[in-house]
Amino acid sequence: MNYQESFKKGSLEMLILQLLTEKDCYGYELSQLLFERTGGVFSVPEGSMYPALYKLSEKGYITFKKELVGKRRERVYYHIEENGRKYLTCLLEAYQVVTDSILKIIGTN
Amino acid sequence: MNYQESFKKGSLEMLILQLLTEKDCYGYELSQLLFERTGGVFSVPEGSMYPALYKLSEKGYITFKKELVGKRRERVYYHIEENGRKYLTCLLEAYQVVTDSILKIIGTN
DNA sequence: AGTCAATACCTAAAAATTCTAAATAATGGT
DNA sequence: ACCATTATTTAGAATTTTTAGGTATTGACT
Repeated sequence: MNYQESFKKGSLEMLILQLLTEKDCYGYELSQLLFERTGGVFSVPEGSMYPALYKLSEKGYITFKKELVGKRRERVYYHIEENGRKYLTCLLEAYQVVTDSILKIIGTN
Repeated sequence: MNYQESFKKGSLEMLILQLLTEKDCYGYELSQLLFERTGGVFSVPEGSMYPALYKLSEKGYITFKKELVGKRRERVYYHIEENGRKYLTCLLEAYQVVTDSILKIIGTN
């Protein structure tokens, strides 16, 4: 099993929102970006990515518009809303608090 | 809701094992230690702590011995085994890898 | 024109972790 | 005697993520 998996839990929303502050992206693209930028550490399967996007969408943090690629194929581009930016700020702060707390236990090494 | 909660997921085992490298502890004590050292950020309820300890125990990473407090009351002291120390080392390394990866996405700020 | 890897999305069900909420009971201070 | 705190246990719910399958299109190569 992979020891890293457990530590990734709970961070997907934050990572998605952060990437969307750079530019509008579609789901497949977000998975690729995460994979590339983390050197393969985060390889988020579609079964994780899409439901996460639907959830952010339902909460109103992101919106989407569909665009055609070629003649029939659709891409769903997601866009972060002001709402989502505020939420992201909260998440980033919370992430700092938690990782700082963990460091207090495990030390710096 | 609490934005911090999601980021704590997956770190409990590591934190428990790290505390047990300092000294043998019982469950209730571990919850208190976590609460105190993190300034209340980690307030792990018993329903989380005890099952986590049982799981580490089943895997052989920790062992326990029961001690009497007063005449009838039992405390279950947990002790980290060599096994568990190796596992902890893996967890600490994996934690570093994941948090480094997250930093690559969200930046240092 | 045909093949096929890569692209792109969707979803149900399972797995895993943690929390909620309850129960039980002993200790120790007032 | 009372009662807050200590201490453990466990069932069931909630949440997140993965597994594992599906559908279908595009574009490069032959």
